[in-house]
Amino acid sequence: MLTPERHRKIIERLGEKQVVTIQELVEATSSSESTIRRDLSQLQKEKKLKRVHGGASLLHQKSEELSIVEKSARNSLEKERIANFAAMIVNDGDCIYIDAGTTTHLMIPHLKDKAVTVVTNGISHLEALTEHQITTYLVGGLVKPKTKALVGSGALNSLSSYRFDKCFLGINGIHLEAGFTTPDPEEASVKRMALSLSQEAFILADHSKFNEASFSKVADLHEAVILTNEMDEDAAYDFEDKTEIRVVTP
Amino acid sequence: MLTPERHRKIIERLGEKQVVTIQELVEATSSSESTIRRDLSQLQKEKKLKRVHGGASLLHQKSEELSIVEKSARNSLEKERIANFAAMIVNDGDCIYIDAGTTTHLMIPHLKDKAVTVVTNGISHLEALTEHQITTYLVGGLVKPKTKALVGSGALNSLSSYRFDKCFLGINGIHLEAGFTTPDPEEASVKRMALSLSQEAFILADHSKFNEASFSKVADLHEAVILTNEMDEDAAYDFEDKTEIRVVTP
DNA sequence: TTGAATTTGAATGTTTTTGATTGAAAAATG
DNA sequence: CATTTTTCAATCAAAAACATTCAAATTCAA
Repeated sequence: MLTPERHRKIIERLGEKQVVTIQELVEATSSSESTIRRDLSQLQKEKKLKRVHGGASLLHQKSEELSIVEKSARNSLEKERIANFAAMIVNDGDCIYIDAGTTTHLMIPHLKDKAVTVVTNGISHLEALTEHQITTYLVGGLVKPKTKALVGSGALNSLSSYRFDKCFLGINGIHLEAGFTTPDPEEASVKRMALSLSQEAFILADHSKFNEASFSKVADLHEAVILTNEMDEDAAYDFEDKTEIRVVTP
Repeated sequence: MLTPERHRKIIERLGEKQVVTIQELVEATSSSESTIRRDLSQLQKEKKLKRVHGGASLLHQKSEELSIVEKSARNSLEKERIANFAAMIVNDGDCIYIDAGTTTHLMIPHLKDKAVTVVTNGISHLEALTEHQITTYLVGGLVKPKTKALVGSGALNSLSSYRFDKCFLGINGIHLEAGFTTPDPEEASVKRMALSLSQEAFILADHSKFNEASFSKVADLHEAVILTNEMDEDAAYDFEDKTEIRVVTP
């Protein structure tokens, strides 16, 4: 019996019974104890199982992983407030663009009862959007595996055939000289395009984003309205005549 | 026995059994051990299988956990066979289109070790694709909540900027006069467009699809190759000169 | 038909896998 | 706690599978 076939049988048995003895496997595969031992060692190295005295057992069942959305939103009531605030700006019948990202994701449940049409480049938003029966268009493009965002020329192309009443963008840095910035140039292009297609543009940003700048510029400060939830006096004064800032009132 | 015929037999056996021994193949093809070894080496280079000591195994040994989608289609071993067969047609470096749908979804794990670029309109495919580190482009368009497929003019537009070596489509009906048909006109348009952008087009269809017709025509029979796993004599005869049919198991 | 190119199968020596054996380590038993 | 039994890792020789080479057979093109 060939090695992969034995390995497959071992894993299979484990799947059914949670634990197997070496003796059992010796019979099932009609090979020697030594061979089975070697198999188990190898499979253990591949993280397919755990060896135990006399046999092998399943690895500790994978702990249910929270979605990125739930994870990051959990410790940030702040973001939830901003998202809710942003959703209130949306009118019945609006066609809006929602950027990929965690903060913008939180807007979705609040759009429930508005007859909006949403365009997005965030794949992670889809489940929530369809669940709330929101008419959704996805832009095309290259899938960025890490952030599940759509980027690249395909996305820009796709976007160019839409026009928005409003767009809602996440951002990494808001800086007096640098403007709105984000680390990935590909994502920046998409944001920039969405912004240029919108009548009104909104940036969702918690206080940590102010006076920060990262690699790629999305737009100048005056091109979008900032939605935030906290703002110290001095900072507000600096930004005052450069851009419009709307602060969530608690 | 000619080389391509041997190769076909080897792939075929693998599709059935996950793993084959060299001895087995020597008998089945009545050629020498050396020849079979050479065949296996070549097929391995083409990423059609993996050599193991004593024989060969499928690239994707399915000891790993099945996703929900894969699970739900599991009772249909038939579909799995067809999907595996389809995946073997894909060469290293190909740019392919994978249609939304459950049968086509099952192809994904088998593409694991080929350097393919995938374009798809199936949102449900994304997780599996990114998990297997496959470069993926999503077409844009309206999200069909039920099937999680992307359709509409956005999808057609998006698609039009790509060209494919091969495309793999699911279908609802294969009929002598009606050709390839599917219930939703929107999805039919997308399939048609993908087909027209491909050098070669493949339809994945189990036997239940033959001699059925539904509402929207995708293409004429001669425009694509049918991959199926079962074919009764009479039916095969009818279709013979209208289209090419490749059957998984004889 | 001839000659070159390819494919094939046998022969070679090498590498990998295998199962038995060993004494050490770990569990089970009294 | 000591003893017995089981399981373990390490070692080794035999067997199986391997890559490589080469000559014969086949295919292809001129």
